Amino acid sequence: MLDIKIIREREPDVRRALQLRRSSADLDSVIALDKERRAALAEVESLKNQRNVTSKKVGELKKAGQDIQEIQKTMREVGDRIAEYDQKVRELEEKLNQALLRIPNMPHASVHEGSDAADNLVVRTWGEPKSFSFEPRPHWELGEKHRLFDFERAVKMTGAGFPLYTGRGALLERALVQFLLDFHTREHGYTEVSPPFVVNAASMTGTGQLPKMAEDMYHIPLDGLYLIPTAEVPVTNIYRDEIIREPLPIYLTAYTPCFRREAGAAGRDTRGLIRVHQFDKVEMVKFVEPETSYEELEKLVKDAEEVLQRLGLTYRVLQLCSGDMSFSAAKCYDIELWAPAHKGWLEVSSCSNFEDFQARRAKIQYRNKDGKTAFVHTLNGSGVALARLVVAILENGQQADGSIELPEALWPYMGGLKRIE
RNA sequence: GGAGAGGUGGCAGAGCGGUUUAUUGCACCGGUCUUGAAAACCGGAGUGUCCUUACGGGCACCGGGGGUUCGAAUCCCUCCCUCUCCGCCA
Repeated sequence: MLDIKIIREREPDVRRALQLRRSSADLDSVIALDKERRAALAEVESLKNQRNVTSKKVGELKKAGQDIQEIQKTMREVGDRIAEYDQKVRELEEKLNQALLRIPNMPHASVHEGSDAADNLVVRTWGEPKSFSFEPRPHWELGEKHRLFDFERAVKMTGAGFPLYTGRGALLERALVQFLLDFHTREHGYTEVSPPFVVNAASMTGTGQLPKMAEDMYHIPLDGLYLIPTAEVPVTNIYRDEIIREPLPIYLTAYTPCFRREAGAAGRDTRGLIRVHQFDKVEMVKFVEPETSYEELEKLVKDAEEVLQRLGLTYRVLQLCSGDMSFSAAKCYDIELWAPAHKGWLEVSSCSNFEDFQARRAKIQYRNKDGKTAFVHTLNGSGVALARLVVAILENGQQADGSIELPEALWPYMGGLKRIE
């Protein structure tokens, strides 16, 4: 969330940021509630001061054997007024907090203005869309031919959008996870973690999924838990409510499945693996000092890109415009893979700098050079998302005879298998 | 799931209704001493929030929430978590 002080002191900047984001968030309420809250707070605190001072005196008078009945009576009334005002402050605080949690982050100065995905900029492209001497077949046909997954039976056991990988398909999935984790830990200096796949509401609020995205998540009301939509949630929350002791930056990487209800996307890309309710992902998360966070963002994108280079896949990097960025991000790049049969680009990574937006929500601090506590900057990026990565590998690797050539980097992870035929 | 014990500042560990602005030790920072360091001694130090141009001051914080009281770390209720034992189990 934004610092209420920034909203107080730089209201025009915040309004401009909301406008850039095409956000209709209610800033007026925030400002009004803040004013009311401070007025009530001043009132109740002066009453409490009176109580503290008097109570101390009561102790002394009592010890001296003096009559304190009259004072007690007065102070009982003061106590009632305190209770009244305390209640009022609590209510205002709660309302303010709820309103504040719905104000999105401010875009960084380097983010260009735009309304939606159509305004995103292609920053660079690596490789070229592959040309085929035959009509490339879509990944679901290739998968069916080689029995890499079984969507029909998955529907029977769970429902649409929950893939069942079989045989070499399952092996490919596992190989990719291991390849990605090895790559980031060995070559990019990340430390591997393996977190819980369900988290509580406080964690979801800390990273910004709640309250806004509640309908997009799988919820277990009996235990008050949520299935994670990304490893970003548990991994970022590792340091929630802490002053980090170890030196920054901290680089973490994690494999987790990701669960998404895709509530607003019913009917889109329903075929195959392109939009599913459960997919695997290897995520990268960074905790850094504020001064370095934009350098770190560039490095993060490169880390994700290198994976795709090693796999020999064609991709492009987009810089998102102000209106297309996620709620918590100050700046964001997407990476998209070319899928020949899909005849389009598939998003497999999103790399964001949240600055102190998540850290403030989740209270993740460190000690700066002056020894003062300050909020860290958090970043994360997919490194990368599977399912769509599998789509690209299958569609790009297919040969005229229907076999599929696998990227060389995967051979050791596939038990030496170089080609699916 | 059953029974018991316990959650206090970076750590250890007192306090169980009113000079507690939370005792003390370790760790930390500054100073004295020393060629330098250690030891010793002296001093300092938490987090958040509100008021103030500033100096400074107020309020809150002893797992979370609520209650009793003029006054709660301390008493009561409730929830969460940790540990020990028993049961069940991959």
